[in-house]
Amino acid sequence: MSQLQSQRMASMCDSARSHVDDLLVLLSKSKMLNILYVMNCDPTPIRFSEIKKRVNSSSTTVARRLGELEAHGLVTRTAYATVPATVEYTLTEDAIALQPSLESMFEWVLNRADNAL
Amino acid sequence: MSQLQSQRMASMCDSARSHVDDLLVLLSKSKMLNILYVMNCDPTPIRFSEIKKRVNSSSTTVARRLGELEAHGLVTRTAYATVPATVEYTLTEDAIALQPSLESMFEWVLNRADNAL
DNA sequence: TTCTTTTGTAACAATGTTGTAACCCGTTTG
DNA sequence: CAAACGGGTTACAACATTGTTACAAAAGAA
Repeated sequence: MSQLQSQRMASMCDSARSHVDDLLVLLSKSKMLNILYVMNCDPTPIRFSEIKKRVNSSSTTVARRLGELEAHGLVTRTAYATVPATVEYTLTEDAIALQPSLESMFEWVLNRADNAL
Repeated sequence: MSQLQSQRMASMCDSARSHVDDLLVLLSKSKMLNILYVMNCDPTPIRFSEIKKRVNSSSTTVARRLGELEAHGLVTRTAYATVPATVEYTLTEDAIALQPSLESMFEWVLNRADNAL
């Protein structure tokens, strides 16, 4: 974090601080990082059921997380009028801007997991 | 994430997967990213009360988080026999390896917060 | 006609997490 | 003697989150 960023942080007004907190709270929700991880791994559109399978949690939770991500403009939801329904999720450009950070974070996690074996 | 990393992920054994999950769960706990943030901003040892003040939460929670970070080898706790007590926390080398990822993540967060104003 | 599929939502009980208030240590100050 | 400091811990009540179950919709297959 640059000196400037730190100072900006220190002097931030309440509304900006709350936006920062919102985002940190969002990213800290259960399975959120897992979802971003699977969407990062393969940036092509991914279906609801595939996400659910890979992060291994209930559809309630997956739906909630995806809804929150969409509300924050981090994923795009595209529904196709097939039978049965098909819905695809994609990371937005804003979320893709976060990709490098997440990637290196996940590599750190993987390395630590390796060393812990 | 490299092709190799993805494949490694996909073929990971259960124990490695659980270690990864442990770390993601750890990082997702409330105020955890906030604590890492304040410790990242200024890498010199920081006192309990200072962390508590800056992340704005109860001593119960701060103590729990710091305990979890210490248990995972991400922070070092140093107590001095002063009166009243003085305790300092420092990021370990392992945690410092995570620093660049967190920094760029926080910059992304700050930029988004700016744009949301 | 009934079953099956995907993608959810609603209600609810179980579980997990948080903050609050009280209290601990040990030494110095009033 | 009593209060006060920093750095916690404990108990507990309040609150938040999770998974489970039931349900829906639409159309094609059995």
